[in-house]
Amino acid sequence: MRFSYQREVIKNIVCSTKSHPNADWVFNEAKKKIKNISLGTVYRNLKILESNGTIKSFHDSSQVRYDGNVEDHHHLKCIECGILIDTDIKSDYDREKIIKNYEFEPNDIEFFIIGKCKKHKTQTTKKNKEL
Amino acid sequence: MRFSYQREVIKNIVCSTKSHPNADWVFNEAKKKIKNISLGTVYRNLKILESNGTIKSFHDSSQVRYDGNVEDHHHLKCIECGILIDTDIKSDYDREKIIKNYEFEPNDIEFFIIGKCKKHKTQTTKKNKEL
DNA sequence: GTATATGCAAACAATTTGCACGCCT
DNA sequence: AGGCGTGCAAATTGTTTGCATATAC
Repeated sequence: MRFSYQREVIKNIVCSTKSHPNADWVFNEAKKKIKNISLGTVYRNLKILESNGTIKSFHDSSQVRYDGNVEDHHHLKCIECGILIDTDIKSDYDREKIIKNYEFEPNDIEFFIIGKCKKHKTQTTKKNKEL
Repeated sequence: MRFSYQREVIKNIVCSTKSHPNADWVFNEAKKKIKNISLGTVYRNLKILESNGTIKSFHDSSQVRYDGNVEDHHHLKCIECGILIDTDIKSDYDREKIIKNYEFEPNDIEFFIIGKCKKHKTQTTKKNKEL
């Protein structure tokens, strides 16, 4: 694989944010460093970096989102604002049961906890308690 | 909500398959019953049925897939063929920790076990053992 | 020098939407 | 009768790709 400054910039952008950006956001950030970078280049390099194992991706609300954190971790997703929050929560499942009952070879898991974030959760303030 | 034959047909299609179909598949099935049904109608009704709670949806490889099984259940996803298999596997996570550490109000979870299905998993036949 | 990576724009795929008409209630 | 639901087609959005040029090695 040949060196490319564009790819280097894209990698640094994805790996230095926890915002789980989509290609367009990465493109806009990249333009700040490389004025004439093209969206196609961003898409191409995100794919390369993913197949590299440098970054990860997942589908969310009709877009692909990228994650520079390739450590095993899961996400909280707010149904109100869509924010994705990294967690160190571990999830347990019965691996042996899957192998045995479904003849399936598990490699990885994708785990999202859907709900409401700090800002959007139902408040349990005095005000509500009074209701 | 007014009755609509189209919606009825669409609901029955989604609720009587375990294939986790996308809109286009549903559209093609629906055409067998209603020759001139339109794709827009299918999309509109899938959304309505989802907001109803009649069906569920999730994003998978740049498409929305629908699931007539609204019971709490999780999926195995084969990286080779993309098949999605329903399971009754329960996953455990520390709900209290999420509420406390992240001030998050969890409602639902989305859980996919990624790996290789029966057909595509690494074989452990005599042949391989001999290698 | 050669082949890979890029910029650009056109092509694609999935989904949404505006509008006039039809059908439930 | 009134308004929600439909069919149709055009519009949008996210992503991919072909091609000529630029650049890493």
